[in-house]
Amino acid sequence: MRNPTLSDVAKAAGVSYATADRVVNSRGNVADKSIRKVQAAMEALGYVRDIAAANLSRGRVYRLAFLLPSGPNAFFAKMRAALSNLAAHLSAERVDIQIVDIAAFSHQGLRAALADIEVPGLDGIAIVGLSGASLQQPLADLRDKGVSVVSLVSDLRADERDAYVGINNLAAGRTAARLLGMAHSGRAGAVLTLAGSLDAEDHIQRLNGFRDVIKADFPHLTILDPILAKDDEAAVFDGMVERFKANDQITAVYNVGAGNQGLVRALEAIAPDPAPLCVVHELVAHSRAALESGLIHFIIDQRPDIEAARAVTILRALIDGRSKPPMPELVPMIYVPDNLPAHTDPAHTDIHTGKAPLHD
Amino acid sequence: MRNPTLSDVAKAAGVSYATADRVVNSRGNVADKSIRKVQAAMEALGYVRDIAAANLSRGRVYRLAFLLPSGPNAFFAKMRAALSNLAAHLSAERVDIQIVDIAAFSHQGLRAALADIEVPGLDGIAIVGLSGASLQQPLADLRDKGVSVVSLVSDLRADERDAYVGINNLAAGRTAARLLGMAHSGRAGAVLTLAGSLDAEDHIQRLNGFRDVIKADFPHLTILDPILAKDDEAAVFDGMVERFKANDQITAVYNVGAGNQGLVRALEAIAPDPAPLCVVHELVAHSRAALESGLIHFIIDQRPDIEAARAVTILRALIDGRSKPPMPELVPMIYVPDNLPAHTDPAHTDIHTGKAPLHD
DNA sequence: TCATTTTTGATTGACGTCTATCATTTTCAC
DNA sequence: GTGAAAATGATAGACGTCAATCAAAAATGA
Repeated sequence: MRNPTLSDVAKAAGVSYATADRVVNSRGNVADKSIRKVQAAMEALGYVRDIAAANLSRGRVYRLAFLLPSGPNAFFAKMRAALSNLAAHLSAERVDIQIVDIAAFSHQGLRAALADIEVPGLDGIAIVGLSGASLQQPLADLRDKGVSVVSLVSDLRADERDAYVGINNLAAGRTAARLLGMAHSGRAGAVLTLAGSLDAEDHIQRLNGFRDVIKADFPHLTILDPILAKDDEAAVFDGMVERFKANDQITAVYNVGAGNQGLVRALEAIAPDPAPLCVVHELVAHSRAALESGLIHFIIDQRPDIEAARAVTILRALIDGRSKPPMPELVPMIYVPDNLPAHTDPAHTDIHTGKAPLHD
Repeated sequence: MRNPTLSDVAKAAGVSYATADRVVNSRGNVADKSIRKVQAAMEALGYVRDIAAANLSRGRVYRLAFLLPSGPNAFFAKMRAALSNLAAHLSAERVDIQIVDIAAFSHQGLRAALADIEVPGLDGIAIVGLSGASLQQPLADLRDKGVSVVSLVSDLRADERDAYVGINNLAAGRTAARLLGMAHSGRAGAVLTLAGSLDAEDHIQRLNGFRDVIKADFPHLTILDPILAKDDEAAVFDGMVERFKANDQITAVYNVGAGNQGLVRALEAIAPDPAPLCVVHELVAHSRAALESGLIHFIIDQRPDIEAARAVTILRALIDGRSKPPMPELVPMIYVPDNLPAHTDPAHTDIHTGKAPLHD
C-alpha cells in the first residue's frame, strides 16, 4: 500500500540503510556488488525517493533566475507578470524566482549578466537565446558549476542548454500561411510581411515557414519583401504607410515580430479598402483590442504564462535530476475573436488573497 | 532569508508552539485573544505552512478518482493515457490516481459509481458532467464527507462542484463558425452540422455559439439541421451520405461531437466536388490523419493531457485548502496541418526510463 | 600474516509539521 | 473564594531523507 522507503530497500537488499544511502546519493566507497544489490532491490520494490522529504531534509531551496529583456515589450511584460504570480505561489514549495533585467537583443548585456550572477546557491537559469557564439563560454562555465540552463522563447544551440521551452517557430510561420491562404479561398493576392530583424532566429524561421506553405499550397499569393522594423512601432507605422502607398494590391499582412501598435495605427490611418487580412504574433493588450475590433484577424500566440510555468517545472526536474514530467508539446496557439481567454492579464488573479474563483 | 516556521510565529506571537499549532490547525480551545495574536504574527512574518513537511508528517496521500466514460472514444482514451502517465510521475509526490470506468453518457452508471466509491481515504474526484438533477444528491453526500469535486470537460451546476476544468464550449462553437466563415471569404454556402445528442450540454453550446457567429457575421451562410448521430461513427457515416445525396450545395461540415472516423469515411466515399470545408473537434489519431491528408481543414481541440494535469493540480490545491495556483484559462485550441504537435500520443514519453528528450 | 585500505553497519540530529499527552495556569460562574 | 471549565505550555515521537560520525568488518597488498 504505502510506497517503499529507503529503509525497505536496504532491508530487501540485505544491506544497511547507510549503504543504501551511499548508493542512491552516490557518495562513493561502495562495492560494485552492493550497488547491484541495492539497485535490484529498488527495481523490485519500485522505490521512488520522496522528493518532499529529501528537500525538507536538505533545506533545499530552488533558486532560479530568469534573464528577461527589459523595455516596453508587452510579451515579456506578460511573462514577467506570470513569473511573479508563480513566484508568489511557489514560495510555499521552496522555489525562489529572481528576474534579472537584460538589455533587449544585446549579446553584451546577456554575457555580462551571466558572468555577474552570483553562483553560490543558484540552481538554474532561464534565458532568451540569442544566436551567435559569444554566449558559449559563460554558459559552459555556469553549467560546470552545476547550474541548469533552459532556453526560453528563442533557442540556443542544443549543446549549450539542458532544455528548450518555446514553440516551433517554423510551424508558427507555416500556420500563419495556412490561415491567410485559406482565407483567400482561391483568390489571388499579395502579402506584406514585417519582421524585427533577420538576425533573430525566431523571426527568420517564421518567415521561412510562411514562405514554404505559401509557395507549396497557395501559389496564387505573392509575398512582398519584409519590412524590417526592429520591433519598433514607429518604424512599423512608417513602413506600412509607405508600402501601402506604393502598392494597392496588398490583400494581407503578416508581422512575425513585435510593434503591432504601429501596425494597427497604420491600418487605421490608411484604411485600405478592402481591408487586408492580418495575422500577427503574441496576444497582448493592443493586439487583442485590434482582433476584437476586426482590424486584425488572427493572432498566433505562444502563451508566456504557460511557458513560464513550464520553465520552472523543467528547471525543478533538472535540478532534482529527475526525469521530465509529462509535458505536452508547446504549440503555436491560434486566436480568433471568439476563443480569446477572459483576461489577457495573467496577474488578474489576486496573488495575496488568492481569492480568484477556482473555476476559470 | 529562510522562510519563517511555525515556531518563529509562536515566538513572535508570544505564545507556545502548541497554541500556534492549535490556531493554524483550528483544533479549538483557544482564546480569541491568542488567535488574533497568532494571526497577526503570521501576517507580519509572512508565514506559509510548508506543505511538503505537513504532508510528510501526516503521511498524507492524495487519493484521487477520475470517473471516465469507457468505450471506444478516442478523446477519453487520450485522457486516460495522459492520466496514467501523470500517475506514474506523481507517485513520487504522494498522489494516487485511480481511473474508474463509467458507461458513457449514463446518468445511472455515474450515480451508481458515485455511490459505490469507497469514501474512506478518498480525497477528490473528477467527473465528466451530465446535465440533469439526478447527480445532485450523491455529489452532495460525497462533498459532505470532505471529498473535493471537479467537473471535467463538461460542467456540472456551479453549486454541485468545486471547480470546472474544461473549455468554454460556446467559444468553441463560435470559433468554428469564425474559421468556416472566413474561409468562405464572402461566398455563399451551406453548412452541414453534426452532433452526438441534444442532451449533452457541451454539444448544445457548441451549436449555439456556431449559430450566433454565422448569423451575425456570415449571413450568406446557411446552417442545415444537425445530424444527431450519438457519437457513433456508423451513424455519422450514414447521415453524411444521406445528406450529401439530398443536397449538393453543401460547402462546409461542422461536427461538434465524436465519430469522426465515420465522417472521414463518408467524405472519401462521396468525394464531393468541390470538397467541403471541414471543422471537427478533438485531435486524435483519425482526425489528425484526415487533417494532414487535407480531408478536414481545422480541428478544435481541448488538449486532454493538459486538462488531466490541471484537474490533478486543482484537486490538490482544493484538498490542501490552498488558493488556486495561477492557471491560465483553458482555450479551445485550433489546429491546422502546420501547428500539430509532434506526437498525438501523450504516452510516447517513456514512463519507466524517463528517457524522453527534455526539449519537446 | 600483518598492516593498510576499502567497505559496511549502526546511529544520530537535523528539516518543519502533525498529533497526542500531561501538567499547569487562567478564567469564569456561583 | 472555591470548584469546574477553559486555555496554555512543554514535550515527545513520527514522517522519509540527508549528512555526518565512529566503530567494526572485509578485502587487499607486500
